[in-house]
Amino acid sequence: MALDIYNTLTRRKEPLQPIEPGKVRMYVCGMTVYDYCHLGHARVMVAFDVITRWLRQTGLDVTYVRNITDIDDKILKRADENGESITSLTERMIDAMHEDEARLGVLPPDAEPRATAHVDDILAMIERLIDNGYAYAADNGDVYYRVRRFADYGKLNNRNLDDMRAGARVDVDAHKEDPLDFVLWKAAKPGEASWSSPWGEGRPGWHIECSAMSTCCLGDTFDIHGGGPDLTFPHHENEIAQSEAATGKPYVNVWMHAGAVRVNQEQMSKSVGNFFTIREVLEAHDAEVVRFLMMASHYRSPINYAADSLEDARRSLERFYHALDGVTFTNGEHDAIEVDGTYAERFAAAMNDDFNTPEALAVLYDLVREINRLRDSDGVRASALAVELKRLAAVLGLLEREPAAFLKAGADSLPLAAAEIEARIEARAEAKRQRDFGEADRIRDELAALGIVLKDSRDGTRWSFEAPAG
RNA sequence: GGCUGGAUGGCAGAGUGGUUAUGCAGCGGACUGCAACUCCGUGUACGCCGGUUCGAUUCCGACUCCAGCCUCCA
Repeated sequence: MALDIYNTLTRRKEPLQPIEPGKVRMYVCGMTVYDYCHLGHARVMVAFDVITRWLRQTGLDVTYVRNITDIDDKILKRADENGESITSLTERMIDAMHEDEARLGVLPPDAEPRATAHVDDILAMIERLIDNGYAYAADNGDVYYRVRRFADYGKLNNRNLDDMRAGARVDVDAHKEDPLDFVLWKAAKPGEASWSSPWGEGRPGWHIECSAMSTCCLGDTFDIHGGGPDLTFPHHENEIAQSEAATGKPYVNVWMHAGAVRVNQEQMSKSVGNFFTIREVLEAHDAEVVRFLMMASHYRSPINYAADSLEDARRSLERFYHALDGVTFTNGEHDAIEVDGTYAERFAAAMNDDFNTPEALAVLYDLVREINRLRDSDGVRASALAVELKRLAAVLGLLEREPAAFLKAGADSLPLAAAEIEARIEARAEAKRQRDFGEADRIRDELAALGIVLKDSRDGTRWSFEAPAG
């Protein structure tokens, strides 16, 4: 079954054709570590996590590289404001990022190259560009890329240089030959962090590090390059210009871009200042719910961040876990039960169609209904279906906890211990046996006021915790 | 102004040249002491105007509106 991926470069879906059969080399632009990650970063991390998981699921050997930008103007500025060293700031933010992604169930990439560890590679690439005539050192110590020299410039974004010039919002810099030329190497001001280079003390420009690190880790040409929606221009366009001019080979076969996260229909971004950090969202919401929310839309579609959508996602997950909670997993007897293969087939077809997670989730909902339908009449078969549900959901990084861990999450903050809750439930059962329904309802209401929701079933009463709305 | 996307039922969100997406909410029913959970049934929605077609929400063109990029941003 072919795996189709939407390629930003060609603006259509194409079957994935790995350069080396059976292997996929993928690079994703990661974080500039001067602040905590926000939901936009989360979207990219989760999207490419699912992409990686699915590629591996289909048997491909994936090498996933996601860089860390740990030297940059914003980092210098923030470190200065904080009165801390650059490495103190970047190490703190890198640790925080790793914490955030772990909580979201994002598996670590295979390599996380840092710009500061690849300055030699960056310098080598700049020298090559100068030798090839694609770059020049200016008299202020900066080195610039000569955009007009690269005939394909604009191919990723379908732009031509003259239109862009007409757009006119480009800074005029007397040191540049052309206003659209961009910096490869930035001369350091006195006292700034810097590295020595043939053009004097300085630091890498933003775009060159990704060209250097991706080439270094994955080769001159690799399969997939991904990133956030706002990186197509200029960042990725410039990467293509740098790498292809330096190596003389095609840089990347497939370009993938995640959709934006919006707030009130406006893109969430650091420059607008309307962003939510992952950690602040996770203070109020379960991490798996946030992950589910991202899965409920296609990775290229914009998603609107709102309290309501998180609440919807929470309810959906609750339904999933509730289905799993109702079945017993008895020592493997369900293994003998054959599960209708169409679930897995439909799931695979959805994922092979440009990682269509909403469609894949629809298959999981079908499994849930079937489990609930059979739970009382054919527990063994329901168990087998539940195993299938867990297996498929695991590819999305979902439903990997014990149902109770999700359904009762947060209950430990209650003034009531679990044993006391069970005692109240038993008291209610006794009242019901006495047909004292007033007392039974009183107990139920009392627990409900705390957020404890009772669910009666043939074989007893289960409960789950829902933090009172607010 | 240039370049990308998008406009689907009350909401969220897939998809398709003619046949049920899915979830939530609503309505009817089953279950229940009553509920919750769950199950069954129920909604012909595809921005607007033309065109192609036996037939278009799905293809083509114009239009309107929305978002993004063109400046650091995932």
